Amino acid sequence: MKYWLVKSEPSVWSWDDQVKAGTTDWSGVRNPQATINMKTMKKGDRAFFYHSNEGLAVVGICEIAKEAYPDPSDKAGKFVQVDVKPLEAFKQPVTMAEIKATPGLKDMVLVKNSRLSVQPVTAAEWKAVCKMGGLKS
DNA sequence: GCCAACGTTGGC
DNA sequence: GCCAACGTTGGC
Repeated sequence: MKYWLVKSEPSVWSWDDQVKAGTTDWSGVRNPQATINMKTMKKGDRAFFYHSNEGLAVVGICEIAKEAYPDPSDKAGKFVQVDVKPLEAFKQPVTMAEIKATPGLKDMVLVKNSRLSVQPVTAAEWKAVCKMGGLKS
């Protein structure tokens, strides 16, 4: 199983929205590298749900419910989307500041390339962040 | 609100 | 196909 991190601005689409909506498509990604990452995702992979701009924290865990397929909002047909299903909310959000202050998490893509909206997360990073968020993993 | 980092666009 | 200019993202 692989681990990922997806980003959303809570003013546009928040974790609460995701929980209320249940399984939804993760559409609108228009970045080549993020697209490659989504194409690599397998059903059953896990992804952190991160709030950018406001909150600046990992707030919950999603499961990839459906592997990459064409994003209907992309007329050119170049970009893809996956389906995500909310699994579990963190007991406490893990903020960017905490991640930066934690040895071993400083190399997370979130820190290194904060603009990438769909990122890989290593197993070690996954475990550490889950623990900080109050979840077993 | 500012600005650094990154992507994209378009003239050549 | 290069690269300067511009636009966007997102942390601070």
